[in-house]
Amino acid sequence: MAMTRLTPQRAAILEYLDGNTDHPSAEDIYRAVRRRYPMISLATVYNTLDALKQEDAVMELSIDTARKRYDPDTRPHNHLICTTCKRIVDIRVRLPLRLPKSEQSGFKITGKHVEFYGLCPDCQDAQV
Amino acid sequence: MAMTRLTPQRAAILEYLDGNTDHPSAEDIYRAVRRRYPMISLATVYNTLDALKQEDAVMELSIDTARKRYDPDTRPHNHLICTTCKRIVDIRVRLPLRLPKSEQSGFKITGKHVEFYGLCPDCQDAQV
DNA sequence: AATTAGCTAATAATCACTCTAAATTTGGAA
DNA sequence: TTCCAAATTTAGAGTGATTATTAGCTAATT
Repeated sequence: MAMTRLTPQRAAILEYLDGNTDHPSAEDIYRAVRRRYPMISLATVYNTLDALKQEDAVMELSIDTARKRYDPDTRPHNHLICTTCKRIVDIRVRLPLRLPKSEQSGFKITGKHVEFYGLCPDCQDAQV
Repeated sequence: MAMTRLTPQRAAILEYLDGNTDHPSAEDIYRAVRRRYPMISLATVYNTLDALKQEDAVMELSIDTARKRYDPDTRPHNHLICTTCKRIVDIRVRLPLRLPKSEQSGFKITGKHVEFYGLCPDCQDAQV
């Protein structure tokens, strides 16, 4: 499904995603967009996310096993994840990394992603 | 649930996992173990995986958005993933990597994981 | 105006995973 | 040994995220 029409629903979703660094789930997006556009359906959120994925305007993250998370920043970058609250934070520095040919198992490499795990400041405090 | 008893079901699951580098899903494990132990239930597979996770005898991977994958090798190591067939291969070399303090966003870092994406040999062939 | 293709909304369906409760098995105490 | 309580297994119900379906709507096209 190519994104041939920019409907008001899609515009609302795009506006919410633009510059968003929260890595929201589909449900998060649905709840946020519904505030401005109360009649929108969750199915439309999923449809729009599919369309955006196809044109590489959004990236699906497999970080959180409970639900997919979405990132409007599709440039290669890495993430820092709180193992308690599942907050995802962007890492802005480049992490130079090469996989030696001998370790590529015959794969044609197309990308990479580094995940750092830890406790975010809020969850460190709550831990006391 | 600590793994206090080694039941035949658990022994069969452990035997299947031992040395396994396929990164199977719960369903994969269920199907495999059922061949030798036909009356086993899928719930037992999930229960056993929980117990094994607790004692760090197995690691849950969030690589595949469709289903959790399990790795009996709990030593820190990284993975190579086929974006087509979702095959997961171990990377055996160390990839030295440090996140500068300035990029840690106040997190207390506890771990990291590198994922390389690509096309496995089979899927490269199939692509023609 | 009629046609058609794309889109939305509601809702049903699916699928992985978790929970529940009854039955069974186990290991240790008597 | 026999008995008991705790651990475990099982089947099946339940849950929650995601996908599929379908009728109706909208906008551009003929």
